[in-house]
Amino acid sequence: MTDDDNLDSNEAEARAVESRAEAFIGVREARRSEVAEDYVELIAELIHENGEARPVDIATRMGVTAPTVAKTLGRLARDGLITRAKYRSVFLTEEGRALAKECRHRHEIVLRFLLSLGLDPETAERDAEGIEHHVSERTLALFAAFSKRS
Amino acid sequence: MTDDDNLDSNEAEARAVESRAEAFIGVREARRSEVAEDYVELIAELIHENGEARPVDIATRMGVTAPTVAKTLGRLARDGLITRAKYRSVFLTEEGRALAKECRHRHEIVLRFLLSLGLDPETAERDAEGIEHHVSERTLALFAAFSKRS
DNA sequence: GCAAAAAGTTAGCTTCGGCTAATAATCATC
DNA sequence: GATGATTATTAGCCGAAGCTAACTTTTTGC
Ligand SMILES: [Mn+2]
Ligand SMILES: [Mn+2]
Ligand SMILES: [Mn+2]
Ligand SMILES: [Mn+2]
Repeated sequence: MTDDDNLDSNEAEARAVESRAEAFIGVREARRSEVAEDYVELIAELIHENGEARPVDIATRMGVTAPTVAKTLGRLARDGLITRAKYRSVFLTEEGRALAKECRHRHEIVLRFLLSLGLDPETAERDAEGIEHHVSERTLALFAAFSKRS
Repeated sequence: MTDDDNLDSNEAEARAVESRAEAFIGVREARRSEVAEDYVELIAELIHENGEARPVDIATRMGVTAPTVAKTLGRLARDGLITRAKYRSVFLTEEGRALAKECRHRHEIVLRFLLSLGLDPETAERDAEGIEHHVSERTLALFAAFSKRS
């Protein structure tokens, strides 16, 4: 093996390592918005179904305690996704509504895809709730196309 | 609407809420092992390819700093997945090897599935890295069957 | 309209997983 | 074998996201 070969294979290896690191960095990035996405999606749904989104309902549906909801809502408000007044229910901002719509869209595509693969509804719902945060636009498009075709 | 109807629909609603909460609880549960899974999978790979797993290599491949790796390795050791000696490279325990094997298996099935759907390799690798932690056994089986068939 | 229940908030604790800065150990090279 | 570079560790900071306990506000039912 010549020196040139060594250089080349080192560079190729370096690129592979770099690209892998970027994948992990991307996944960590996605992880950071998971909770916010689930909350706004749920809040939009509660508003649609009940006319309002109350912390107590968010808590039971998310399976967490009320103080956890309160703290998370604080972050969502700080990030401009919701507005709220003390002891009152929660509203989505324009930005929050946009995110909620996008999330609901993604959620439905992933869910329909899993169902069309033949998965039972319970498991499909469970898996979709986790997977939805980690599908790229491209993957989403392929999922949608597959469900439509089948 | 009779009282009985009300009772029934309330109970049905309660079950739906309960089941949704369980989905979220399950996803949070899965989230708690994501980092450990990625680390043991990578450690196994490094040992296989280089004969040893050194923190510096873990750090570059994970895209994090060395102190982050050190702290995470501390947790993995505490949880019985690895053994290590100060300033030396890392070894998997029996349990760690078992987990690594399972993770590699899952990773490959998810990756092959995405590729067989027609996704480009770069995006497939990226998405697989996130999705792998959120596929149930059932979904995994469906993914594997689909890749094989196509 | 008051009392009790329900809902919401606040304070304070924990773990995880990231970071920087500083220090310590190991390794490579001469 | 000294020394400079690389690698590893430690200390300490931060924010996210969970919890319990205690308190306040609102709602409900009589
Ligand atoms: Mn979700
Ligand atoms: Mn969702
Ligand atoms: Mn992964
Ligand atoms: Mn993986």
